[in-house]
Amino acid sequence: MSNERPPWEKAREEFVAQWGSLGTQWGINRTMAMIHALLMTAPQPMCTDEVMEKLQISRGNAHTNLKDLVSWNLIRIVTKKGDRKEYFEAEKDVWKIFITISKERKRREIEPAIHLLRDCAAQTKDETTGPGRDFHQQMKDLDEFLSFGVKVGDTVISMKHASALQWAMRLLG
Amino acid sequence: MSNERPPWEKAREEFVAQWGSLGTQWGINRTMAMIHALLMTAPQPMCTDEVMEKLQISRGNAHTNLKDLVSWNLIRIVTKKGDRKEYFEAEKDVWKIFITISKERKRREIEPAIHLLRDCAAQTKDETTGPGRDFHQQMKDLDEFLSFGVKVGDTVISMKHASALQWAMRLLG
DNA sequence: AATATGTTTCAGTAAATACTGAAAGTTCAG
DNA sequence: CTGAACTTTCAGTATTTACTGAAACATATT
Repeated sequence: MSNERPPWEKAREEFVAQWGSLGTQWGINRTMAMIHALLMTAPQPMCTDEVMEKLQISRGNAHTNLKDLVSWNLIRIVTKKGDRKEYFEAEKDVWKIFITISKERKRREIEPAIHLLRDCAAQTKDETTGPGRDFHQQMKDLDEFLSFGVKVGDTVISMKHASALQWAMRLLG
Repeated sequence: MSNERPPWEKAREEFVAQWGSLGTQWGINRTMAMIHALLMTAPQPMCTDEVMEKLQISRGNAHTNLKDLVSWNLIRIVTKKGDRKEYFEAEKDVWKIFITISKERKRREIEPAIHLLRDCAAQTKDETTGPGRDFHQQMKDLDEFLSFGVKVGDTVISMKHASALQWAMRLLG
């Protein structure tokens, strides 16, 4: 059989492994990052068994992380006619990936923080002097900054890639 | 003694505790996030023993995380004349905090990723057909996107707060 | 209904990360 | 040089997080 492994797969393996390490620095778990890297560079959608095989991980681990990636909207389930298996396919368009991650991070990380800041600001709104007032002000400043950032972010992610690019170019220009 | 605990400290404690939890979601460790929250809301610089006392943590733990925060440039060491102890003070200006975090994240997270992408692209530059070519293109797309993002980011963080605000306002229209 | 083909769950275990506390190191004052 | 005041390190331990593999569950096929 003529199954010499194509040379680009060496680079792909490095990419998958290293992307996994980078992921941990970020706070994403290594396996999840590796699966994402694997699917982003997959010519075809892959099923659970293929992922297990490629990354040498257990079924449970593969399953959990695939489902987590689906919940992050970074990959989607596709089916083939006449085949009961689920196949997984990653979004490959960088702009779409960026928008997806931005939305999820906003929802999971920024919005809870804003809630906390507003709560703490509300609890101290009557402090009018000294450290109490400073604390209140600090909470308001942080809230305002994050909220403004969310607004800007929302505007950017509602733009088409081309418009965003044009806008950014003007800034650099 | 008239040492009733001021009411704003209740809110502060909630802030510190919750900021710690939010930190873990992010990938920062809980103690580090808590110390940062504590110092951001401290009326005065605090020494190691005060941090240990407030958060009920060991000396080693306090020490390690304080030094990590210093290495992130999120807090700085200050000394009082006639006192050999080191005191720690957090940057409180939100814009400066934002710039500091952006720079560190760029250095620790984005730049290594760009390196990896360039390496993988270089390894496959001769692939001109099929999946090998697609892989090469994917690496280039990701590199280009991140590099462009870094450029935009660099421009923004080199701006004064007021200019950045003005620029963002124009975007929001 | 029985079997085949998948997916999901989860108790147990492994691995990674964070924390403690005490000892060693450093610097300064007398 | 000696002791006091403070900082740093690190071996041992605790906690958290991730992973395995097998059993339970679900659904389609005969």
